[in-house]
Amino acid sequence: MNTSQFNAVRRAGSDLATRPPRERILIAARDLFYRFGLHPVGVDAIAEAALTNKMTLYRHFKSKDDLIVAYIQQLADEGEEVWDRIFSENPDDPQKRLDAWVDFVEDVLTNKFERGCAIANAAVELDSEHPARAAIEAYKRRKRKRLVKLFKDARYHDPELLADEVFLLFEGARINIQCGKKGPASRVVQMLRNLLATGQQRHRLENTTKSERRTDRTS
Amino acid sequence: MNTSQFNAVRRAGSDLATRPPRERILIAARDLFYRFGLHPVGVDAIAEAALTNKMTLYRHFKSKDDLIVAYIQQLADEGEEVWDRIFSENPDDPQKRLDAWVDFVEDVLTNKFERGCAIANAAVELDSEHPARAAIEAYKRRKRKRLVKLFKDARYHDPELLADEVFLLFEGARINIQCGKKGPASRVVQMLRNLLATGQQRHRLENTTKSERRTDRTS
DNA sequence: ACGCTTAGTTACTGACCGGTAACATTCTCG
DNA sequence: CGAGAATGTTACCGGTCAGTAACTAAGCGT
Repeated sequence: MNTSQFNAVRRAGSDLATRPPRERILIAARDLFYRFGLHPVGVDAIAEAALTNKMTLYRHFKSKDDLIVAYIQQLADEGEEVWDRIFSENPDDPQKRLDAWVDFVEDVLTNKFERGCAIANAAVELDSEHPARAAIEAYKRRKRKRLVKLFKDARYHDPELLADEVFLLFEGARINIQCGKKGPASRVVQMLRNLLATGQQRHRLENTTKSERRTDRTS
Repeated sequence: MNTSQFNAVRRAGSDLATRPPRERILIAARDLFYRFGLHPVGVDAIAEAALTNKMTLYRHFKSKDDLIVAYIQQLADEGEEVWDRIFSENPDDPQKRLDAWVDFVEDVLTNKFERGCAIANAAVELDSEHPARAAIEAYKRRKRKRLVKLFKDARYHDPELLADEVFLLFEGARINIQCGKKGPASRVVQMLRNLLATGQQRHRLENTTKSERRTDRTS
């Protein structure tokens, strides 16, 4: 991990210098941890990218692991903000909320810096004893609940299953986008809309008479 | 990375000692890299788990990165073997091949040591310049081709899209299984069968009269 | 028994990294 | 201004790790 490549930190509007140190450190950590991973990035590198030094870093975080926990928490909070925005910008219209979420997914997946879900990536690097693990699992559970609510509100059939399906598709796409941009991940949005349409249709069937229902199951 | 925890290496039948060193090293690397990640595992630890020493390791691999490439290649080869087995054990029956693949997925996801796709995990830890990157992308492409062929042979509608969908679901499930076993990943097999049935049905719709259409799948 | 190849042993280097100590500087606010 | 807190600077410790050197021991075909 040489330090010169960190000069190109994507600063939050380049007003980095005016913010308090703890905030600068979290911004730098967010960028470096995501781009290079947890282990390869040293505290010195983060401090430097945060326009400060290691001592100050250790005054705000008692250890690197502690900083990692804060990093995860920061990501989780940002995730929640996205959800809040989706809900608040589309009050009383579940279907529009769903569309907004799919648009968000599209944004994420077409971002050329995308390197997978930062939280999932962190989970790969952290063993099961790490203190950040709790935050990770809590985040995943919250996200799942949000999705389920989305589908339940939109009156889809089996919202839990659909939510999981959509969630896994999204995560699968994110993790795979770094293994060749032209791969399977490139058409996820299309898949999502397919899935949503199918679920919708299934829901509609629910409300019709039984005679119209059939179960065909290959295998 | 302390060394005592490595004594429990899952040996390949415990005949580890009788195999040539290079093979032992790859077996050990496979186990340790997968369980703890690429960065936290040192060459000494691998050598020890392989019942040999660092010098011998460096006679067979010119660097740790070189060993990592071999590790990835080994994983890719094993993946190909699985596909070969699926194809050879179900000659001339595309549908049974698909079922066999879903069974395989189920096996993977219910394995209690599952910690995500080893290759995807490695991709998370390796930057885009790493020599192993080429092997990773090649592997993903081959795997995608295999899946597409599976669906094409089984005469599904839009095999490419379906293959990608199924692939992403699987990968998403693997990456998420380590963030809480009870999460979304637990019902992937069910999702896959859903998806397969839906696709099958869509295909049939293509070739039949409208009156034969059905669209119901209770879960 | 011979020599050649391969494997094991010990010990080392140089770099990096997490974390701390001690001290100097700047900021903030009464 | 002046005092206390927050921040910056330098230097260091101890540990780990990738990689190498030099030498010894073991296998193996002739």
